[in-house]
Amino acid sequence: MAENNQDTEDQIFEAASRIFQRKGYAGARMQEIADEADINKSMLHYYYRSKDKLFRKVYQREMSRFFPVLFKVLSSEDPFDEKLEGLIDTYYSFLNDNPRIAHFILYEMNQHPGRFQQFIKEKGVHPPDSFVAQIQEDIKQGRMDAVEPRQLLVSIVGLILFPFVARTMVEVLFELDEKQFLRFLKKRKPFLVDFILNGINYRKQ
Amino acid sequence: MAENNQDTEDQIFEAASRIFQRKGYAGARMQEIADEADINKSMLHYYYRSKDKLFRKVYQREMSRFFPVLFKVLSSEDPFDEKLEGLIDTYYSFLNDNPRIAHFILYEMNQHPGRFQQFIKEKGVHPPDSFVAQIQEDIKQGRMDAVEPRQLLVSIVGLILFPFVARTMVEVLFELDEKQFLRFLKKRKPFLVDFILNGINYRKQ
DNA sequence: GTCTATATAACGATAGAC
DNA sequence: GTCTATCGTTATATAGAC
Repeated sequence: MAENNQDTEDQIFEAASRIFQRKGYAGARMQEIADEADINKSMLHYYYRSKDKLFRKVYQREMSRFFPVLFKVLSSEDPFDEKLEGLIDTYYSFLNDNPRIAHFILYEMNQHPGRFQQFIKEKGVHPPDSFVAQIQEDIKQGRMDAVEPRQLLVSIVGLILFPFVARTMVEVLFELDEKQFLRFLKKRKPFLVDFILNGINYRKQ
Repeated sequence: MAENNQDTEDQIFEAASRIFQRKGYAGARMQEIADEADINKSMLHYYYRSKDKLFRKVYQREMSRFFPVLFKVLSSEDPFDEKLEGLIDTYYSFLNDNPRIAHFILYEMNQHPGRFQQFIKEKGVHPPDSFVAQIQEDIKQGRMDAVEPRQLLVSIVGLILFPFVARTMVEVLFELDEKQFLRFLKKRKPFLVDFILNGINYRKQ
C-alpha cells in the first residue's frame, strides 16, 4: 500500500515493458500488465491514458537502449579485432539481461516501419562513420580483404543476434535444454571471433 | 459468384496465410482475412470453425514449407562449397517469394515453443545427419578448420536470414529504398560465399 | 454454400465513491 | 491516488433465412 506516484508509475512501466516484449502490442492485455505490476487496472489509464501511449513510451525506451549498446562499441578507437571482441562481449551480456528485446525490436519495427524511421531520425541514430572509415583504412593497409563495410556490419550483427532471436529453433532442433543452450552461447563467443576475423582475412600487423 | 467449395476454401486459406504472416495471430482480424479473400466473413467459420483452427492450419503449412527448403539442400551429395552456394541461392529465392515467412516463423515459434516442438517431433524435422558427417569428414581431411558443426549451421542460417528479418532496420539505417535494398541482397550472395568459406578456412582439394 | 442479423464475450476506457 | 462498477466498442462466433 501507500506506494505512490513515481514508484507506481515505474512499476507499471516496467511491467508493461516485460509484457509488451513478451506478447507484442496486439497480444498484450492491459489486465495482464496490471497483474504483472500487481496494480489496479485503472491505474494504467490514470498514469498513461491509453494502451497506445503506454506502448509508445516502452517502445522509445527499448529502442534507446538497444542501438547505443551496438554503436558505442563500434565507435571506439580500438583496432578491429579488439573492437569485435568487445562488441560480442557487450552485446551478449546485454542480450542475456534482456532476452526478449531483439525480438521485440525486430517485430515492432517491421510492424510500423514509419514509426521506426521517425525514431531513428529524431534521435540521430546511425552506424558510426568512424567504423566505416576504420574498415576502409584496414583494407587500404592490407589488414583485411576488400569487403563492403555494410555487408560486414550486417553479418556481424546478424551472427550475434540470430541465436537470441531464433532461440526456440536452436533449442528444439538441437534438443538443448536451457543449460545446454547457455553453453552453446558461451562457446559461440570465441567461435564468432575466429569465424569473422577469418572471414575477412584479418591479419594484425 | 458461384465459386464453390475447394476454391473458396483455398481462397480463404491463402488470404489467411498472408494476413497472419503480416500481422501475427493476435494482430490479425477475421474481417481483414475475409476482405483479403473477398469473401463473406461467416464463410471463414463455415470452413474453418474458428480463428484458432484456421491459424493452426496456416502455421502447419508455413512450417512445412520453411524447413524442407533448408534441410533438403543440406542433405545433398555435393561438396561443401557447392552446397553452400546452392543453399544461398535456393534460400534467397524462396525468401524473395515469401518475404514475411521468416518473420512469421520466428515470431510464432517463440510465442508457442510447445507447439513448435510438437510440430518438429511429429514431422520428424531435423538437420540432416549427412551434413554433420560431411563437415566432420572435411575437418578430418584438412579441408576446413575444426569447427563445431552446430555453430557453423546456426551461423550460415543466421547470415542468410538476418537481412530478411531485419529488413526495416537495414533499409532505415542505411537509407536504402526498395531497389537499393534488393541490390544489397544481390551483392550479398557472393559476399556470403567468400565470407563463410574464408571463415572456416575452406580449401578445396 | 452464401448472406444478414445477432448473440456473446473480451477488451480498452471512464465515472464516481472514497 | 486508488478502488469498484460499468460503459462503449470491437471481435469472434452462431442462428436462421434463402
